[in-house]
Parts: sequence; C-alpha cells; structure tokens
Amino acid sequence: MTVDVLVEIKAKNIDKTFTYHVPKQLETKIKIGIRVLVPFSNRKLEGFIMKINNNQKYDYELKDIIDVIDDKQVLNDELLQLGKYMSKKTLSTLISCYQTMLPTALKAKQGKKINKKYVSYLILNNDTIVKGKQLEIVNLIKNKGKILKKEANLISSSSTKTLLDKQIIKEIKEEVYRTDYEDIKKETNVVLTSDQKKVISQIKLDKYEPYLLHGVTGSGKTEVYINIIKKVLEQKKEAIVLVPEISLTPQLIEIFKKRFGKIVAILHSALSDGEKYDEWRKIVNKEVAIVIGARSAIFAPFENLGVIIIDEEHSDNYKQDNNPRYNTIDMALYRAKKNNCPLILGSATPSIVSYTRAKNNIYKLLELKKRINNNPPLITIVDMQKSMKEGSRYFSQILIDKIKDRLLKHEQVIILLNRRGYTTISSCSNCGYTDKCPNCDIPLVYHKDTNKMRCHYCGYTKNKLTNCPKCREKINDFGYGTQRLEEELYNITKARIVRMDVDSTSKKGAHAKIIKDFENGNYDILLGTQIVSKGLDFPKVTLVGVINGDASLNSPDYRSAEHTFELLNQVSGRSGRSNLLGEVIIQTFNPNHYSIVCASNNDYESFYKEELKIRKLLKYPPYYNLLTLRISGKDSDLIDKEGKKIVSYLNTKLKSKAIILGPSMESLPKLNNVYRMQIILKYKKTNDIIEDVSFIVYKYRSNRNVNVEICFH
DNA sequence: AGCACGCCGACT
DNA sequence: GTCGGCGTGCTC
Repeated sequence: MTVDVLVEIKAKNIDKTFTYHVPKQLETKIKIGIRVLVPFSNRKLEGFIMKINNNQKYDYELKDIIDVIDDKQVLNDELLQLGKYMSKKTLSTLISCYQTMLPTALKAKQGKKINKKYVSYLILNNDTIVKGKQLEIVNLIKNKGKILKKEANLISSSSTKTLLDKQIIKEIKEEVYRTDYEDIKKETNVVLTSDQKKVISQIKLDKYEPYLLHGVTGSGKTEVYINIIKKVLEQKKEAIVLVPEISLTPQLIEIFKKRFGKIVAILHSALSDGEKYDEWRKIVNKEVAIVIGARSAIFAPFENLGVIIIDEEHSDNYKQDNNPRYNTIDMALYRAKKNNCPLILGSATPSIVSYTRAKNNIYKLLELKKRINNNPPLITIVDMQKSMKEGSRYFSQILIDKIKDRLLKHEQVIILLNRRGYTTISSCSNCGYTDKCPNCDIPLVYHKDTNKMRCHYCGYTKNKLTNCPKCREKINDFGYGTQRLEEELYNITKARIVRMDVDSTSKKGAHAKIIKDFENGNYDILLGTQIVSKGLDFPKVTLVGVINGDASLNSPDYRSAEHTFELLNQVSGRSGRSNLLGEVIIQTFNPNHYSIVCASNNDYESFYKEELKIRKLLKYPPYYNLLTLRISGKDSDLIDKEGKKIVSYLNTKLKSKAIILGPSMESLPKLNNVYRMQIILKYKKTNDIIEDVSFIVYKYRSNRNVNVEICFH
C-alpha cells in the first residue's frame, strides 16, 4: 500500500503530493484526510493523506511513513474538496488552505501539540474497612459512585493518597471540554412581527438558494435567524452562523445560549488553542448542532448542514487579509450548494456588490424595512466647520446639551470616535519633522496611559520626544483619539465614562466586562472606536454621538463612501432600541456628502443609487472586477523595477481585456520594514485575465527578494 | 521552508 | 591554499 501525502511546507513548488510506502503494521490505520509523519529529505514532516493507492509501480524508490497521527479524519471529504476550491479561487497553495481551515491543534505542523484535557475522578476499588477521614471519603464515593479527586483532596489530601496507595480507591481520568459551560436555556416566547413572519416563510429549506436579507438596524434579523435555525434543528440538521469578530459580543453569544442551550459551539479569536480544539471536537462528536463564530467558522466540520447564515454580510472581516485571501461568502456559497441548503446573507447596509446581485436575482432579496419598535432614531448632522468657529474643537454645543440632558434623565450615551490613542501626530512646528515608525514609516500615536509612542500597524513602541532630534525645537502634538476625548468629555460632564477600544479590551474578558458594566448602569457614557458600533443592544441608550463622522471618507479606498455610510448607519442603530426615542448627532466637516446625508435619513436605497453612479464612472465593482497585485520586498528599488516589468508584461498580454494601473506605492508603503507596491487590474471577465495573472504569481513563486501576492476584491 | 552543493572573493 | 559568502536546486 502507498499513500499520496501533502506535506506541511507552504512553498508553491512543494505544493503537490509525495508518495510514501505504508509499513504493514500501519496499514489498518490509514484513512484519507488524516495526518501522518513522513521523512522528507533529511527531516520529519507532518502531512495529510490525500489518496490511497494499491499495487502501483514507481520509477523511484519510496520512503516509509514514520507514523500515523490521527485515528479520526481531520479533513472530511467535503472539507478536502472545499480546500481545493479555495486554492484555485485564491491562487494559494493547497496546504495553506487546509491549514487555515483547521484549528491549530489539527494543523499539519510539528511542535504544535495541543492535548485533550482530562479531569481525575476517584472510584471504589475494594471494600476494605477504614476509619476517620478515610471513611468520610469512601462514604462519599459510595454515595455518588464517583467523585472529583479535587473534592477528596479538600477533605484530606493525605488520606486520599493513602487510600490510593492501598488501592482501596482508584483514580480514573475522563476527557473534558475546556469550554464546558452551564446550560442556560430558557423557553422564551417571542412574538414575531408580520414582516418577520413573511421573511421566514419565504426562506425555503432543503434547497440551495442564497438570500440577501436587507433589514434596517433593530428590525429583528436575529429573531429571523433563530426561527430558521429552529426549523433546521427539527430536521436533524445543523447550522453555521457567522458574524464579524467585532460583533461577536457576549450579548449575542448569550442570546444563542439562552435560546438553544448546550448545542451551541462558539468559535472566536479570544479562545485559546485548547478551547478552539474542544469546540471543534464538540462538532465532530456531534454534540452540537449550531456553530456561531467569526469567518473561519465557515469551515466547521458539520456533515449535514441545513442553513448557513452570514450576519453583517458587508463586513470586510469576511475577507482574510493574508494568504490564502479567501472570501467567506464564496466558501459559504460553495458549502450551501454542496449541502443543498439556503445561505442567508443579512445586513442593514448590504455591500454594493451583494445588493446588485440581489437586484439581478442572483440572490433572492428579503426585506425588513421597519424597526420592531417602529421608532427610528432622529438623526442630526452638525457642521463642525461652523462649530470650530464657535470654539468647539471636540464637542459641538448641541451634542454637549443633549449629553447633559440624558445624564439628568438617567439614560445612557454612546460616543464614537474612530481613532484610538491620545494625540495622533507628534511633529516639530519649526522644521516639520514627524515622529514616525522606523518599520512602517507612518506617524506614531501617543498613548497617555502608558506614556509611550506606538505604531498602530506593527506595535512598535518608544518614548515620547520632547524636542526635535533635527533642530532641537519643541515637538507639538496634533489630532486626538479616544483617550484624549475621554478626558475632554469628563471635564465637561463629570459623568461616569467607560472607554472601549483595542487598548482597553486587550486583556481576556475585558471586553465582556465593559459591556456588562455598561448594561448594568455602572456607567453613563460608553466611548470608543468602531468596536461600539456593531451588534450592541442597550435599551437605555437614547443618544449616539459621532465625533468625526467623515474620518473614513478620507481613506484611499474606492469603498470609503460605502464604509462611511455603513459605520454611521450601524452606530445610529444603537440608539433608541426599546421604547425610548433615540437620537443621533453626527459631527462632520462634510455635511453635504451623500454618504453622510443618506445615513442621516436612514436611506440605503438613495445611497446605493448615488454610489452606483460613481462606481460606473470610475469603473469599479460591480461594473468591473478588481484585483490588486501586491509586490513586496525589503529592497524598494528592486520591487519598483519588478513592478514596472510586470506592468509592461501585463500590458502586452491584456491591453484589450483589462485596465492596468500602476505600479504605485500602497497606502501603507512600508510595513514591518517591507516595502509594498501595487498594480491594479480592472476587468470584466475573470477567465480573460486569470491565466496571465497566475503566470506572474507562478513566475515569482521561488523568488526570495520579490514577493507577489494576488488579492481579489 | 530548509539544507546541501557549488562557485568566486579575502584571509590565518 | 581554505573559509565562507549566498545563488540554485531538490525533497516521494
């Protein structure tokens, strides 16, 4: 017997199977999709079995497999196929696709051993007569059958040891899940609105069909999901629910645990490798039927999927930003088709591309146009140019008045400023020198809590400069972030403020604690970055203030207007979610920009129409497809030269089929000491360009100084 | 990815 | 003469 093995090295030129001979004593353990240990040149590697062969001849000598690692399949048939699809779709190596699909514990990677967790119990071994503490322990075991070793040690650890030594009792180990939580399921009777009922009735189970559920914030999309999942469970099928990492809040998790109890597995980045492994095993062992998680949960190894739900489908989090750059929606479409089940894409602000697909009947459009409380928030735009003239740098007078009003009424406020840190630029007003990151060449941000300058891309930190290293003049600080705003807000209001951003939520459980504390009314104001904009549900919040509403408009991305509309719409949705009327104040320097005006009218349709005009004019999606080739390397002259070479090659091959732009510096030209340039291709048909683009990637596959990555948008 | 092989420059 | 720089090629 021989097997074809895909080994753990993710270099393009090794991304093929190698054939090994299976020693007789291992033959019974061989299965497709398990990991094996194999000799490879002069080292040992792990790899996946892709194929089993019998009686085949080879014109080279085969090596023997060293060992078999798994007894159960790690990659089932569907995941094996999905990986191949992903590899083709992203032009990444097959092995890197399989690795990203699996939790760390199951990757083919040496030195990454993550073990199952065991708990020790004590049981009775023979009935010898004992006295005192020993008797107490023995009686407890007799009563309960088995007890935790911890329990016995609590009575007396020396007696426990004696009993064990005398073999009167015996220790047994049982496998446990690190993520074993209490069952908090409660029967809840939620009355559905007629809109919700209508949407639910339109979704057909047992049939492949992608749906786009466009429902305004607060329209009760979650309840639609829950009802569909209930139906799926009745059919003894399983459900995957995806949310962006940022909205995978304790609040959302609790809703699902309350409604479904123990059959829910949770997969998110805050879990340890061991915890992720345990959640994965619950799925494989068929102990759960629902997975709720961030993008990689799309790879949950269910075998009888009844529905896939992607909430906030417009979120950029669904595209992985390193290799393999897969789009979760592509993977979901593939799995839904294979499992012959519906895919539900939900959003209050669908991406322009998804909404266009719905208009073209590629997705079936479902709509929830009204809030459940039928009480949309009142949104006001404040022109900060005017406010600045009146002397308000941070908060306009109208926002201050409204905050004070809420404090008096004991209602709560959310303030959004999409920038963290204290001040955002430190530079010399004499010579213009700016304190920048040596690795990334972008301005460092001052953090007052740690009294350090920090790079928001690579994490580099250093002490603050007081004087310019060039001309010795004093360094001044410009711009402001959440830390500074918190101080200002406190000075004005003296309110109880809690700040929520990456800096205040990095410790495990900190995020959940802030949310819980705010929910319990321990704070009046929640101030933070976009982390406060999604998925949160606080009934007492009746005012949302957006400090720099146009911040995302200035980003050099063709989707900046889309992002601005999304953010404003999402955060507005946090206001007035129960029976109290909600208000929103948007402070901006661009009060007439269509993304801000449309957001203030909660008018998606108008925004969509405006945005389409611009996309058409500038030849962006959905009119054209877009891909970027990222050329990166440590030598900036070299990548510039190679970039130009690639462009001239593409021009000779694709002039009539694509618009080729570049090479140009990326918006972050230097990241972690690597220089980055990009070439942009706008094209109509992927088939027209894929061959020539693949050729470029293939050509540079083993170049050590120039790295070429491909990124589809 | 690693690691051996191999071909040129500067040193005890 | 040799030590060691890193370009190239190979891994069942």
